[in-house]
Amino acid sequence: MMDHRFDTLAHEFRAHGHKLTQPRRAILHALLATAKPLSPAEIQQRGQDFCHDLGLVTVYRTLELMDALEMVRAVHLADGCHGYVLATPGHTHHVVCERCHAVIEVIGCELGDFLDTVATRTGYQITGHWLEISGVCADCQHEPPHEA
Amino acid sequence: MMDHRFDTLAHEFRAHGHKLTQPRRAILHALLATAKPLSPAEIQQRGQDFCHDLGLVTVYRTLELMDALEMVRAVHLADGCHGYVLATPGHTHHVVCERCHAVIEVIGCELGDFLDTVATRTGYQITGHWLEISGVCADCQHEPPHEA
DNA sequence: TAGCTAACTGAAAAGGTTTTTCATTACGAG
DNA sequence: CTCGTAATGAAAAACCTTTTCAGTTAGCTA
Ligand SMILES: [Mn+2]
Ligand SMILES: [Mn+2]
Ligand SMILES: [Zn+2]
Ligand SMILES: [Zn+2]
Repeated sequence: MMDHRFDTLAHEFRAHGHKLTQPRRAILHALLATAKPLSPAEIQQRGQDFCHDLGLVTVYRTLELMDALEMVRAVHLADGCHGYVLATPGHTHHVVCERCHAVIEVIGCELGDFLDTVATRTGYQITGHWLEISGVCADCQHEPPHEA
Repeated sequence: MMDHRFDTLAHEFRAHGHKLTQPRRAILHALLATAKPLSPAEIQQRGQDFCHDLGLVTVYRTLELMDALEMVRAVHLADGCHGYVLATPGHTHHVVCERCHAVIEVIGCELGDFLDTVATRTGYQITGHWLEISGVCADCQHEPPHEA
């Protein structure tokens, strides 16, 4: 299976002087196989299909590293905020489906004018922001209402 | 001390059929005395100045109630996301100072156009968003760099 | 004001999650 | 292939949050 996205991400580890281990491959596979935020525990469970004895501690350590390398981004969820989705390096946002949790990354960010207003009104020098958007994905819009 | 903001908030409990207890008063005092997000543990500590044996469990329960009454809002912080600030009912955002954590609530929200763009690009029907802004407050802008 | 009762409380325990420690393993340079 | 180091899993510790339960308190009624 020569998955191009997998290879690209896998190389990020090496490119920054880190080892490309089986547990790390398993975590990549788990993250690539889904389009919704996964908790560390979920990543461990799914990752064990690829690395039988993948440990939860390793998942935490790998996510911390991937976060530093901007391969992954923490997503704040309504309950707790400790899900993770794959991310493009740099400033992006995510839209999460409130029914099935499917997530899509949004690359542009036109908040400039609004943030200028905020700066003027508050006297704060704005240095960053965290925006998460919730909605209903195309699939779920065509589903009958609340199932399960 | 007839603090008007305190009285207004205190009445919210009664207005919704809840009791106005000493622990709840203490939590209000703690939240009113500061302008930065406080964790449940911090609220307990500060609240104990007003109610000596304020329990942490009560803080959790009261925050849950206040959140339902829109008296308070959970703020997602870079590390963990379980601080709380007082909030105006309805849709608002907060700007948090990255140095001293001072927070100001921002009432307007001009994300409409951007969210329309997102809807078009993703096919999602947008139902809500969570925006947190970080910056440097006016006071900290006049401070010499990293102290502490 | 005194009495009553449901709402509320704190302590303890249970349940989760995240971090630390440490002996062992495996990546990958040489 | 060999070796040194980064990385790993298990166990334990440290935290954080929720549940349970017996006792207390707020606020209504008389
Ligand atoms: Mn943005
Ligand atoms: Mn969060
Ligand atoms: Zn969906
Ligand atoms: Zn500040």
